[in-house]
Amino acid sequence: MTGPERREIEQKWQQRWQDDRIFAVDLAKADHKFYHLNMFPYPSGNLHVGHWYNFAVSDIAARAVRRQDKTVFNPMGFDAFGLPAENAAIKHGLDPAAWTEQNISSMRTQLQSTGASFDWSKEIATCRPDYYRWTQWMFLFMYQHGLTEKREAPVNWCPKDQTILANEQVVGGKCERCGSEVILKKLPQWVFKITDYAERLLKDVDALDWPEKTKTMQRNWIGRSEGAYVEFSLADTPDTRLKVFTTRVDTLYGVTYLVVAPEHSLTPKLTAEGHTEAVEAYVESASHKSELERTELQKQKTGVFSGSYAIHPLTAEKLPIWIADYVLATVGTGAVMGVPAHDERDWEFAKKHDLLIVAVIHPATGEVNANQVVTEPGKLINSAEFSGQTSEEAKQTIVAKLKELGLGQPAVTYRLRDWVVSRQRYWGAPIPIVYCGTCDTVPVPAAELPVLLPTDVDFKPTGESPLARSESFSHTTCPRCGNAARRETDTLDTFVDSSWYFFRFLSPDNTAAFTDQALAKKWLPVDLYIGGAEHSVLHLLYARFFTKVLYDHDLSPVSEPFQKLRHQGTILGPDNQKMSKSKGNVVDPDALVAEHGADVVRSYLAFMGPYNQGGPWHQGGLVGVERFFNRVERLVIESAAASSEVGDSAGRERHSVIKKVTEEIAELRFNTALAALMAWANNLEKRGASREDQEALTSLLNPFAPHLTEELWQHLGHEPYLALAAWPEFDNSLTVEDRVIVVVQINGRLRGSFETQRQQSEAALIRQARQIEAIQHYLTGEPKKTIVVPDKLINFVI
RNA sequence: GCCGGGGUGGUGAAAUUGGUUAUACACGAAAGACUUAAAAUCUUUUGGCCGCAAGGCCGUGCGGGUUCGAGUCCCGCCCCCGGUACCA
Repeated sequence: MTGPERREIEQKWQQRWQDDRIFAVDLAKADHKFYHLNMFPYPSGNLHVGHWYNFAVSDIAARAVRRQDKTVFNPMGFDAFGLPAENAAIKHGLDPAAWTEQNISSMRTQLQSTGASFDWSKEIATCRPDYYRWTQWMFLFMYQHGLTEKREAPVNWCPKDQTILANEQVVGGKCERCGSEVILKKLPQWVFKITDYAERLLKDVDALDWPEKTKTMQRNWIGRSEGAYVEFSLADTPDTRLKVFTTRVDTLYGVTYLVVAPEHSLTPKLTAEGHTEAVEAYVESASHKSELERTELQKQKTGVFSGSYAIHPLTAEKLPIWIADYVLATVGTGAVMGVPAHDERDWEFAKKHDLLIVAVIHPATGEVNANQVVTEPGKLINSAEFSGQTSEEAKQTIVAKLKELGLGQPAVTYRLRDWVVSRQRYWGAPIPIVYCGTCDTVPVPAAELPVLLPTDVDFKPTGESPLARSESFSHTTCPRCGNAARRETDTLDTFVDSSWYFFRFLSPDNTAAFTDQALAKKWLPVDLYIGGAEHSVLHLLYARFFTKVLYDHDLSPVSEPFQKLRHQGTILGPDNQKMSKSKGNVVDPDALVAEHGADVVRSYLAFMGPYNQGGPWHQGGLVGVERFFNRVERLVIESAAASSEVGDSAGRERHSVIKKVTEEIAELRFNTALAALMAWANNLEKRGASREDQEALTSLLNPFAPHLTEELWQHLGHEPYLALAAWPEFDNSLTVEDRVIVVVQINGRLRGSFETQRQQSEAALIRQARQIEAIQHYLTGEPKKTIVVPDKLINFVI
């Protein structure tokens, strides 16, 4: 078949699948559910090869499972809020809604052209009012349960996008979207208190069937650390206490100074007379530095003395308090105790600023050395009654003592920070809050949702939300007292939209609730979730958080949304770079499909290499797949089937191929599954295919080449659809050859081999091996040792 | 720096728990068949070196080691990719 011929039959079958709605699932009736989900795409308007890799290749797994006595729900939708639409609006004066819907409709067509077996009857798009109504409802739900609040917070500010980014959205100190250097700024923002769930988000990672790598990343991101809070009274105002967090309370006697972050709320109070100017200048300069600059680049530890002192809780010594930006306000308590002898950062800081260094730990290995920082634990010295204890013991005993004095307690902190969800952007779900002069902050009643996005909006980014400039939107009445009031004009981070969409797919038209509870109970969790590794932290963590919150209030049947997760790799341009328009290395799948057909393109992508690996696009091997399909066609159509099995081993080969392909697809190892089919087809071509062979070959190839195989299936005299026909079965006892080749080694070197019946005794195998002439030549006496691997090899050591 | 993952032919890549002769399956290349010709298809060859051949030697980033046996395990090193960032 030529490419255009393929296109013709592909369009025919796609039309039939669509007309007969064969992939639409009646969720209420279905048995043996299998929720197959791809991370839904942003509707950029153009499908590139990477999309094909995600959606068309993972469809192979969905199609195989569907035929294995499962009802597969494989929905598709669009993560449709976000910056590109707004940028298009700013640049070209387009309406973001219309622009997005147009992209959706062209992407839908393109996605259908892949032959992927999506259930389009459940399509969602997060930018539609019937969806974001429930995103807003989620916000209110969080509000109701005390999991959201407006908080003045130092936030990452992207000067180019004029918006705030969550800490997690800052990549290497730069804006994840545009790459601009991010600066710190203090603004009132709505946050979700994801840190309330830190412990559970951490603990529940263990039981997930996810790549170990991804689980490790989640754990590291949450970053639990165990230690203690220690409180230091100020020398001048003993009522005021400075609280620090430390994981090394065993080094408490080595504290020679304290450091607070420049943004710490006590900084002004701590600044003593005569130091104001220096401190203010320092705080000012620190605000211009990004977190990255402060924490990473800086080898030189800058800082300024505040002029005030704190009292050591156990020795009552006076400790100077410094302001330094290597301490971050958002981490721990925003203040640390300086133990230069036993912490590298403190050591550097103390050396630079001539602060006292007191060693209090004798390292387990080596000697106390005044010129060296010792970070490993050991035995305490110079620590009053605690001297002689190990670090481990002292961590307990010192905290106990502090607790007794009311100056400390054990504590656990997390690296995870609360999730700032406010965005000063137009194209997102408006935050459903009203500010009233009398009633203060009032949530919009759920019945009044959605709070619709206005259309009379000036999009230009000024740092203020575009919605603030819409009179019709910002002016409203208070839902509580009816007086004139003002709406919140920020919109929600798009990660909020995608944190609950897998619930919505189950009942996208539901107007009574965000999802149908009976269906949720039946269909969740997602059985297989497939998406890029770049979402290892953010999206997956947020979705888990949402699911847990809903679970806690009986609105989710599960506390984890994604039972099994797998990543697909990234397809790079031929130049081994990420595909992008500016680099001109984007591979256009439409042209490939026009020339070779969808079956060839999706199968070639599957054949390229391990699915989780991705790699640069090379077109070279594409023709190999095309040739293979032509060979299959010949095997099924042109050559008459051998009337019966050609022999016992032919049947065995078929059974073992069925087994292999079935197992490989289940593990998403599409490349080796296809290789097994190719190798088998090569053999069939030589020996002739039986009717059973032809059917099995067609059937097994179906997930890869769904169109071609429907055609062949029909040719074999079956009714459509192969897409719904039972998956071929195999008899495990027939998947192994009854004869094996056993190799014979002398000292690990291959010297001969013989074919024999499998599963023989060691003695029988050795006897046969010794009959080989070449072996007799080497093996004159008794071997020193004989190793026998049943059915495989014999090694005589002489 | 740290944490993950990886380094196998000209190319994409195979190889249960260490167990055959590493390199399956493809691509590319070379030669041949068919053809007026081309395309398509088919056949053969294709890790390197030496050799007319038989055959031999070397070979999974580099150097050691364990083992009867190592692509697979251990130690040290080099390089590439992803994540992360002074976390107290």
